[in-house]
Amino acid sequence: MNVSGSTASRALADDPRIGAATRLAVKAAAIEMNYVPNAAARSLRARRTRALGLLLPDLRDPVHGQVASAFEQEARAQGYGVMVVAGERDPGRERLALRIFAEHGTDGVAVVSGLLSPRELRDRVDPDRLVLVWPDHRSLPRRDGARTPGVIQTDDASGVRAAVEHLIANGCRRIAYVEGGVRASNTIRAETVASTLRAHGERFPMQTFPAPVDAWRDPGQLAARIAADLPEALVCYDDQLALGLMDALRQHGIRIPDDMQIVGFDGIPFAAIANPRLTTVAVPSAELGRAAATSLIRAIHDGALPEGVLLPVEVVVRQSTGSVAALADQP
Amino acid sequence: MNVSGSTASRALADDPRIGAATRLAVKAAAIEMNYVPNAAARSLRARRTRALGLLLPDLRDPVHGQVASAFEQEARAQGYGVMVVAGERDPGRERLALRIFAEHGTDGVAVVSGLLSPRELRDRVDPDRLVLVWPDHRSLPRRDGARTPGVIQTDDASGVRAAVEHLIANGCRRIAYVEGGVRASNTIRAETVASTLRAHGERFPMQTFPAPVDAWRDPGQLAARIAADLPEALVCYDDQLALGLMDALRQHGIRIPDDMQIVGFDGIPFAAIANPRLTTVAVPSAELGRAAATSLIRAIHDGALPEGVLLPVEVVVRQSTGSVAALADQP
DNA sequence: AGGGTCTGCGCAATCGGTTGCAACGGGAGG
DNA sequence: CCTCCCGTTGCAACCGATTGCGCAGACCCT
Repeated sequence: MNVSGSTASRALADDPRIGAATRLAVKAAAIEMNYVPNAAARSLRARRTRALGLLLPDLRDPVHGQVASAFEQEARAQGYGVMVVAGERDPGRERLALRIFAEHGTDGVAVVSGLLSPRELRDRVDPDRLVLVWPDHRSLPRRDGARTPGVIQTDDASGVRAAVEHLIANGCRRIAYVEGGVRASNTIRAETVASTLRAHGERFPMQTFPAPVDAWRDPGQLAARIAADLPEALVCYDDQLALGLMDALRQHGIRIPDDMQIVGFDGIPFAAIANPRLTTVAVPSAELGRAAATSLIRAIHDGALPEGVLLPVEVVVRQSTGSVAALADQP
Repeated sequence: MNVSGSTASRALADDPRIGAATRLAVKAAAIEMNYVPNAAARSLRARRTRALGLLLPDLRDPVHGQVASAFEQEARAQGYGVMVVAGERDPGRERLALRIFAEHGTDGVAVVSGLLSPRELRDRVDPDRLVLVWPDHRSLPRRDGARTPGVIQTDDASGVRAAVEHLIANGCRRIAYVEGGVRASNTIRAETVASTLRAHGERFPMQTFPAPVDAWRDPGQLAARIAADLPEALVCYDDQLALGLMDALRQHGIRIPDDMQIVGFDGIPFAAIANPRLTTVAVPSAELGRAAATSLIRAIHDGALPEGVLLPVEVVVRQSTGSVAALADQP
């Protein structure tokens, strides 16, 4: 069976101009000889690669792992491959990542928790094929739940507000916010803690603990400062920090929640099995990744960015903000 | 400045045949016009893409996240992009992943904890451009530390043996192994627990708890069986399972390590800050990813697989296998 | 001044799949 | 019997970067 390249190409693409007999013969031969089309040639002609670029800070981080996992799964389901680059919270590496994507000709790019300004991003990649996932709020034009096209966000403010109000209802007065460090800051969370406390009157002083750069790996120093000050409750930048602090504060003889209540952020799986179990503002991280892939692929097909997405968050109350006695036997 | 395409190409590649003036002019123009070479065209001509395929079970798993992170970092440092696909512990998806890699023309493929047999793998991808990372031992031809070319392993047996001997030294007699489930089994770990106990005589009976498929998400059922039997020590398939069991066993009033000692496997970061802190057989997961990328790239350049790699593991003793009183104030 | 050498650059082919257009063969209608 | 038409298939151009080969011009030597 000898057919020309064009006939083979059309037969494999189910072109109706090709006769059924020829089509079947070509397909059989393709399977027989283990034929795999050359993506480079196809991309060159079609001017698209069916590959997406995913830029995120760190693959080791449970939350970003979730996001990446869901993004890859959704992209794969829609026929796209995913090229992943970790930016490592370094603007230089993020620029390099965008260059890698450009050179590999990805059809679109998703940037998760990026450090580059939207201005710079839009200079380096086609803005109509770029979605921003979980950007720091200060980099966005509008605020307060406004949906910018091509931006996937979570409603952090509502979650933090609810968490703080939960602590107030628990009887806490001196509530402190623990920052995540320079490269992993989120101004909206700190601001929301402050504004919520203000809204409840001057009986609730706000305090902030700035985290040293390596607070995750070694929360000891931070815990010492907190133990010395001894606030009644801690709202932490994220769960990893909260869990690390719980462990470090235990060294100082501080019992949680009896001596101090703690709230985390993200809702990572380990928060649910920590001892005590960690109350947290749970973010739908898988949804975040899925929505990013969906939006990006739609943008590629339509040539324009779809509506922004604002995902709800949920306060999950656990032992770290409740009486241990009351909650001990609760699953 | 008008030059032909060939001159531009050579100028950008620093070809000595191009005059300095022309070279500089071309480079300036390239920057000026924001030129990015088309990867598809380049790949088509060069017959390589400078992209690697990474197939792993799950991006959400902390260990595989570590591996992926290190793999991506090393690959990026050597000028390669990484296309990631999660196989989700499903042979069908693993086959799909290999097809995706083939269609995108990756220069090489790394398979982490894959389910497909080496036979099938070598049928689907060029065996000289394939490295196996952390394969189940039963799928490998030789055993006991033998290094198969293109295979990156860890010395699990030594680590498990040391962990069991540590438990024996702690005075434990009834030591049980908790499996990881069908899709995440590792025969060598169970076998090593058994053989180590046998080596210490009949005073040490071996027991095995098979894990239900969703032991990670809901270890309650498993914990109930363990609580009923009450062995003196548990060697768990991995840290996630161990941490989940610690939490579930607490519900049964079992104190760790006083009533039962626990050892995990992997050395994930949360093992170090759990309460009690988890003793574990720590695996150099970042090394695993780095070695995989290095081996794969060397294979691509040399056209043949480099020596296999056998990485050492380390038993990290923490509170879950020691007296809490003795260790409470130790950082 | 003519032949030879060397430097610097362009022409054209190449990679493999896709696609507009033309061609080819056979059957039906005139 | 000839022509027209339709259903199929092939030809050739194209996508963009790379590269072997050849050519033009400058320069040197005799």
